[in-house]
Amino acid sequence: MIPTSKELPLCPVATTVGLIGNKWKLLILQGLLTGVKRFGELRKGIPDISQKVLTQNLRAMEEDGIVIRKVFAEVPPRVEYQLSELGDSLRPIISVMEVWGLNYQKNANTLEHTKQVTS
Amino acid sequence: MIPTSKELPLCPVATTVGLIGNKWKLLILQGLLTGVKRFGELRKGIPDISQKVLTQNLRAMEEDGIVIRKVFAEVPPRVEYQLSELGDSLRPIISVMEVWGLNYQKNANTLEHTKQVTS
DNA sequence: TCCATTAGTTACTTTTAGGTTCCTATATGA
DNA sequence: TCATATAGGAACCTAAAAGTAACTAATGGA
Repeated sequence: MIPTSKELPLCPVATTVGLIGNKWKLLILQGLLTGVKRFGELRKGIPDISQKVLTQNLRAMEEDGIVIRKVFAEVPPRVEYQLSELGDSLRPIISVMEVWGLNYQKNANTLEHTKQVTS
Repeated sequence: MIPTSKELPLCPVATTVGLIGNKWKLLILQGLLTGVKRFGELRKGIPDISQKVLTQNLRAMEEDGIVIRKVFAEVPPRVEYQLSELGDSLRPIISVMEVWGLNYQKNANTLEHTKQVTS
């Protein structure tokens, strides 16, 4: 789901999901919550994301007005990404996901259907 | 992303995203927040979801301990779905998405890159 | 007798997402 | 002189997700 949403579903949850209801976008969003990041920094912070997928999703998020892209006329190239005001307004979503995830991890040992992994 | 997560990433957000960072799961979760639902009801409540995809995601969520599935030995078949305690603990996530979505919709007319749609 | 009903399953096809490799520009430092 | 660094783009291919159609079981009602 890379789609830059062009239509708004009636349901508010579906609207939100349409914009960021996708693994990579949520992780990119998280990466940008701490402030301006260069492309490479962002990439390093998101395990296993390929350059192509990162670029694609960043472009879609830019189109959706969530992310601001700044290109500097330097060599080697320098491109900085940051959240727009709209993007930053998504912070509570990541925040609540983080809280939930922490709690889940804490109890995960009592759940038989998961296993801890150290990567 | 149907995968029933078998491993826990170190990052709490990634953990959460791994479980429900997917369009359909988020919408199914929303559908179940109001209580027990039969398969058909759930299907009706989620526009454009196909039977197959609904089944697949419900099964994955069941495996992840988010959803409880109850089969009644009746004809025609009757199957009820409900959130487990774990599933219900995800409520704040949908809740915050709903709030965000409502606000986004309210301001959407001032955003040039979206358009309202009535389906 | 035959149709409708429900919650699927299966097989098959199409669509979408993602992976991989190769290519580029040019200032800097070795 | 030559490798390095950065942020991609293009082409190609595979994998995963989703769509579609057909089929099922057993009962109740027309």
